[in-house]
Amino acid sequence: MTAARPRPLRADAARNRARLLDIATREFTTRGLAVTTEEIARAAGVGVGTLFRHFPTKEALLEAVMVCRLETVAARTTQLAAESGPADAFFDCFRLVVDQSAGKDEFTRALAAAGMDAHSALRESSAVIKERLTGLLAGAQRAGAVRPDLGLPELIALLTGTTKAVEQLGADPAARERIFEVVLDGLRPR
Amino acid sequence: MTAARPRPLRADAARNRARLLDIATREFTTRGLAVTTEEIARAAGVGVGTLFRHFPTKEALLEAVMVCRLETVAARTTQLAAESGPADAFFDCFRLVVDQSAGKDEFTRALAAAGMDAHSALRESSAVIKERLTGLLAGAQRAGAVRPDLGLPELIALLTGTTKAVEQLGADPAARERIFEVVLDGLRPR
Amino acid sequence: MTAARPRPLRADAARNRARLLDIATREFTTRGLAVTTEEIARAAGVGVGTLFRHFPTKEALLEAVMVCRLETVAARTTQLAAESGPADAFFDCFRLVVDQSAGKDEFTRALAAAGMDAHSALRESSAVIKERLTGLLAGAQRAGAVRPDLGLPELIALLTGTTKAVEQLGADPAARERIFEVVLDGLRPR
Amino acid sequence: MTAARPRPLRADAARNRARLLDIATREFTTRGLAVTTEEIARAAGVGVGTLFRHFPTKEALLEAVMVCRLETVAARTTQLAAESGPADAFFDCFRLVVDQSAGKDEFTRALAAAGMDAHSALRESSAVIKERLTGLLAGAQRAGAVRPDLGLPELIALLTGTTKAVEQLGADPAARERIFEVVLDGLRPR
DNA sequence: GATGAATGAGGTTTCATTCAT
DNA sequence: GATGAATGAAACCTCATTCAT
Repeated sequence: MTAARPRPLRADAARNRARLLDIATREFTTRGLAVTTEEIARAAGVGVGTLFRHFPTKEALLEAVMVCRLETVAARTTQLAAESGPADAFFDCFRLVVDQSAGKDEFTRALAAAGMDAHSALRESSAVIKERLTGLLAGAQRAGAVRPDLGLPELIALLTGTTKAVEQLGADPAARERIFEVVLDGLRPR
Repeated sequence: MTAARPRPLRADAARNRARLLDIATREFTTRGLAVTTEEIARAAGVGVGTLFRHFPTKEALLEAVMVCRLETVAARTTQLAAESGPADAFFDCFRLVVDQSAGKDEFTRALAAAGMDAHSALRESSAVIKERLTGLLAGAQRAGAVRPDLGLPELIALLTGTTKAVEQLGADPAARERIFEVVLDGLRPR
Repeated sequence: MTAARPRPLRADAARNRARLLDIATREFTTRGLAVTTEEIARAAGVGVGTLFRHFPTKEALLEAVMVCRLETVAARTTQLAAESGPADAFFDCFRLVVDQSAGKDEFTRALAAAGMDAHSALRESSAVIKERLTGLLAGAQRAGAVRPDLGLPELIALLTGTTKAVEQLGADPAARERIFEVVLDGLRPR
Repeated sequence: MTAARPRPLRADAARNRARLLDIATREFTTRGLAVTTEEIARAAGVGVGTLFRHFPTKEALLEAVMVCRLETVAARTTQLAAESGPADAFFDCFRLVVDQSAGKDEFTRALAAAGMDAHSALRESSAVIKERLTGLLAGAQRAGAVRPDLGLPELIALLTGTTKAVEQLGADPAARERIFEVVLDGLRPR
């Protein structure tokens, strides 16, 4: 009658799960949602059956990938906030979120189509990030590094938009850098 | 002097084609590339066969949708370029493209496709837009209104990204204006 | 209440019908049953609608093609029987039938699959041919030009088999001639 | 020294593969190439997916059927060639091939394909048969038992044609024997 | 637990046939 | 009568998911 608690996995099972998550992240982001479960399993060096034992659904795998990425971002965000001054922390965090968000757009739509606005696990992780972003934004604004009239919604929209811009630009690092310069410059007070 | 017209096309056939293009635009836009041809046909009130008579492939339909959009933007862009001074023309055009694209997620893909290599039919339409944008960008840069190191690919990426940002923000006009301020500000030389 | 009697067609309609039959014969024999009705119509220079006005069904068209060919064979057979001596008439007829039978195999199966052993119109034409063959065979045997133990069924089987052999040989006329030599030689009394 | 074995294949999978090949042979043979993959799968008692797992394409299935047949004939041909003198070996082999093929219309297509250019997998099997037949034919011609002007293509065509003739004749053994007499007689030098 | 063969609903595309123009 | 656009059943093939080994 206790709440479902994930059993501690056997060592090899845990290794498989981690590996699947890793490979799935790579495949989803580089090749889109069209990758088949079979391909992901093969790339991870396991059978499809194993994939489905760990993630009951392709959608569940996708969700796990997103949660994992959000958690990483959340952790690094927290870390960044602690390590640098308010301005640097904010701008570094902006870049970090953009870099970690490739493909998120498509993923979100897929999850939405599957029926929920956002799964509970996703909610939790993104709530942490939002909280962190709120703090960083306020700090940077107090430090005079960011225009004071900008709210969290606009910040998130700008993060999403910048991600989109960077995504479609492809692999030219100089051009990519110029995108960041434009947006980060625009964020500063006039 | 008239454009090459592949065939005269009967009145009802033309109506069906237009309707299919309309519906396909809406469906692709709101539900992504996963919509089935059957659904598009049903929504347009025709049989699948009719869809495939007009567009021999699902991909061809998508392409037609994108071309159609690009042509609209191309026309309005040309108009704007003729009406104002270089700086105003550039900034007005930036807003125009974003406004025309807002609420139409899939259109950003079209813009994205215009930035990458694309199908031959797309080439033509996107070439017109690129030409126009190139001219506007160069004019604005000559006038000292835009940072000189910005290239066309970055401009397109920023248009796409800003569209995305505005789109996700919803209906708050003040917040929306702040997004524009950030990006347009960032575009100015430091 | 009179039996259905094909009305005399208007001049252009008759021309269309004849042309369709011609083209269909060529297309079916050179490209198999997979040719589409659309292609046949286009090759004949008419719309599909016209094809279906003349032949209510693809199968009906196929049947008409076969009847037409059988009638030609029947006519030429009759002619041959009247013009030459018994031996020549028989051997010439053998070649004639083989030459006119390309693709018949596949056609017959298609008609069979469509539900009848052989349509009445086909029955009639092939009955005429059989009758003619019976006469020619008997004549040639009386003249000592063909082994006397051969019956009509074997003759027909040999015609079918030789057709098959010639068909698969392709376009080498010398090899084709050798096939005929083998079979016709084998038909002579030892 | 064992032949290249692509994969060991589980017991039940092998059974399914064999069963599919069997059923497909029967269906193609009796009903032509028009049978649907769905029907073949149903007749074999498996889902379509299974069919396509074993044979990635309908065409691949047909090819496998033909290869299978050709291999059987190749084996028996080799055996016969080793057992008798040149003339007997040749004529026995002719009868053997025809007997093995009788009642199996689609097999004649395989032989036909062997005479024409075919897919790579077919090449191998048909190469063995061709080699064997070439040897038998040359031997019989050297021994003066077969007309010297006959080439391999004509021989194959005659095998195909004789198969067809015998097949269409039905079950009268005397008539069948007469077909053989005609063809084999015709093969002897004049 | 792991594997990969089996499943079958569902997707794209073709084509014989109908019917408005 | 002629035309060709429209129709939709049906074909081939894919892939998320299940289950025997």
